[in-house]
Amino acid sequence: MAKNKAYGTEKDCLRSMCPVSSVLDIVGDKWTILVVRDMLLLGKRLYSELIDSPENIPTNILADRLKRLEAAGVIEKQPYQDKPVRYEYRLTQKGEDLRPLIKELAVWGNKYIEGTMVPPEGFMDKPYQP
Amino acid sequence: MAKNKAYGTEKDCLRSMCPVSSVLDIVGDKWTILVVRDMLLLGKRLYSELIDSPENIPTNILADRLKRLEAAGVIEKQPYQDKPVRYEYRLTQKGEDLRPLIKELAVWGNKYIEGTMVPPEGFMDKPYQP
DNA sequence: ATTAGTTACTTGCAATATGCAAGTAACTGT
DNA sequence: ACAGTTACTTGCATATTGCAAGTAACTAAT
Repeated sequence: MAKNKAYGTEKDCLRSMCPVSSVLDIVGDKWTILVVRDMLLLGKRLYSELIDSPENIPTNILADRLKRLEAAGVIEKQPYQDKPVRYEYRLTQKGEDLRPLIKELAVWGNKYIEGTMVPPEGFMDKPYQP
Repeated sequence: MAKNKAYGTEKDCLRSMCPVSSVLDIVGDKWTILVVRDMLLLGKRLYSELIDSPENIPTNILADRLKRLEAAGVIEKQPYQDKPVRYEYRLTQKGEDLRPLIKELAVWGNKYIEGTMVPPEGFMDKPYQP
């Protein structure tokens, strides 16, 4: 992992002006969408909640993806306590708008990948309710 | 690149039974969806056509992704001539069904990534017509 | 007051994947 | 015979990932 890498300050440039490839330049890896999934569908906001997924995201990857998502404007980080200062992460509207994409992923997965869990009716559509 | 790697024969296993993560286990990288995009939206079928994208996919990556997509049942490879034997790649129904996902990628990209090209009305919805 | 946790990360380093250039097999055309 | 083309494969440098261990800043127990 690069030491203290700052995202957005340099040329993290797009490969082309195709909207499809441009989105993949932001969320096109095996972990980023899973972080958004947990925030969107399960209402997770804390590092401790996000680290706790069935896919076992490594701690350094989670920290890195939170930084990238913040730099991309998909999430926002805000302190929710002092001593020690701790942050929570929330989806922006930009992040919320990834919902239809995540829903289509789930639809295709349920149709073509045997054994995948089918979410309850309406689960993908509404904001998380505890 | 691994020498002559055979996909599907070993444990290329899923990280969890979540449909979202399972789909990402198949198409969750920066290149795979772009190959499907070109087949779906531009009707490309030949290696020579697929290598010719604005994102400049490396030749070894294209060859690798075609193998993976075939192993995953998203595309099919068939010979279309002898001497020399040459193959064309076609989307299966499983591949065709990635269309809504690719459409959502484009919608989000056009909404949030400045300067991305907006496809003509209906372009994402119909099979390719020359 | 020291010691033992806990949380939210960061760092080091080995393993894996990517990207570029060059090589190759099997042709075609001159 | 020789150059050119196509569809890849191979080698190797670089970048990304994944695991384990380390750390700062606390809290709670002895």
